[in-house]
Amino acid sequence: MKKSRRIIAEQEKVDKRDSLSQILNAAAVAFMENGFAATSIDTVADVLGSTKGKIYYHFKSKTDLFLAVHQDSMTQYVNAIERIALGGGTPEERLRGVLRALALQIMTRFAFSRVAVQGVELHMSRSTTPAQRKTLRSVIEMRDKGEQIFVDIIAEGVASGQFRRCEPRLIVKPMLGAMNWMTMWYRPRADETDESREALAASIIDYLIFGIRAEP
Amino acid sequence: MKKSRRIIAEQEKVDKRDSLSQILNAAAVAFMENGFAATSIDTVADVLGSTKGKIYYHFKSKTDLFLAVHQDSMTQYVNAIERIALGGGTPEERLRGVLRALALQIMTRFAFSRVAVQGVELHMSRSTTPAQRKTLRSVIEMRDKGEQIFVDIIAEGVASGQFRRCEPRLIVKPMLGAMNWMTMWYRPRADETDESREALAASIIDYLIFGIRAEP
DNA sequence: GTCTATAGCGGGATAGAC
DNA sequence: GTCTATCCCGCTATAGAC
Repeated sequence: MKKSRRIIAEQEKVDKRDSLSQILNAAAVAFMENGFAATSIDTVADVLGSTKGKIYYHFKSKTDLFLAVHQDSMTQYVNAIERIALGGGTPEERLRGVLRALALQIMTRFAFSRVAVQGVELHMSRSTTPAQRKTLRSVIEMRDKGEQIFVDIIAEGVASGQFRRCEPRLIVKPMLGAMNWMTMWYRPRADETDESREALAASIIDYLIFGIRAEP
Repeated sequence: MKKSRRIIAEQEKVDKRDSLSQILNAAAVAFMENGFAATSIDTVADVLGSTKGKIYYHFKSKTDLFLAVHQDSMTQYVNAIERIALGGGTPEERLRGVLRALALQIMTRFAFSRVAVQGVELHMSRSTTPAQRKTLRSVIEMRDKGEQIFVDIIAEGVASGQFRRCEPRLIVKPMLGAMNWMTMWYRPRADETDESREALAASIIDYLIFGIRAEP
């Protein structure tokens, strides 16, 4: 296996006895590299260290496998930021908290995060079964729920005067975009530490809170 | 042709006598919708209103076609921001100018912009000819050149004290990410005007300059 | 449960007509 | 220059062995 692929695959501490988790993880790594359409089930099997027979025993189709990865990614993400949003603190403290959770999610679950970003792009309108469409709808609902968490915190901060007057929905797009764009340029490295990840997250979050202008 | 596709295709005022531009435009629209791997040459031909014979007469392969669209997109973008960066004004004025040019580029050349974003993702390491690799290198160089323009303006503003003390390279990633992420949620609409586009660009740029915190 | 073998087809690319 | 017809490879998905 390629070195970069190994680093990313090893981010997930997968229970070696759980076939399903192993497959999801291998699929995330494979889809991450070349996208849904350009990734063959044989490639996923290669990453997994088996043949595609194993995959088709657990998943009905390539689309189902992709959606399962996508759903797993979104579930963990929304759970993480929801917990923080419901915790205490000022709007700014909570906004920093959810942004930090998103940044760390992207860095420490990189393959899954990239699949989630791809999934937003894919319509998959054609050739989807009703069951697949149902899964896709639930994933989109989770994404919207996650975005709403950010909107609510910002609206609260505007109401309290801590944030400047603005339309929260218009702020959320560039704010989350700046974070999600990490999936384009960031790549996990073997020599990373919790501290280096926190530092990177903090520098981005500071920018997203303060902007670039010097205090007058 | 689908309505949304028609709106986007008509953004480009293509010279009806120029086969090459017509093909590039049709390819951009097709690739925009489903990505490189999932788009067949027959689909591009459909958008073009011809058969794939015409396309293969002008382009050696699907990869060459994609790279031509990508190159066209990046060339226009870099030319646009370079002109503005070399003009006069304070660092903040010029930063606003290049951000505005990027935002308008994404909105008014939407299909090409989405291809450019995809292209960054595609490694295309396998099955590329030396000529293709050369094109890909030149496109990547253009992208880096564009990013450097932003870095330089920010560094200048930091030096002059107009911008807060920061590492320009770390600011540029989220700043451009916020803009490029528009390709994920923005969609051209038939009822748009120059004014509505300027307003949207301005709201994003204000956020990227000021951040979200109220003045203390 | 996982493997091997293969059916079936979509789509890239080409040859040759016009 | 553009179209039609076709070759052929690669990949999804399945059948059947173990």
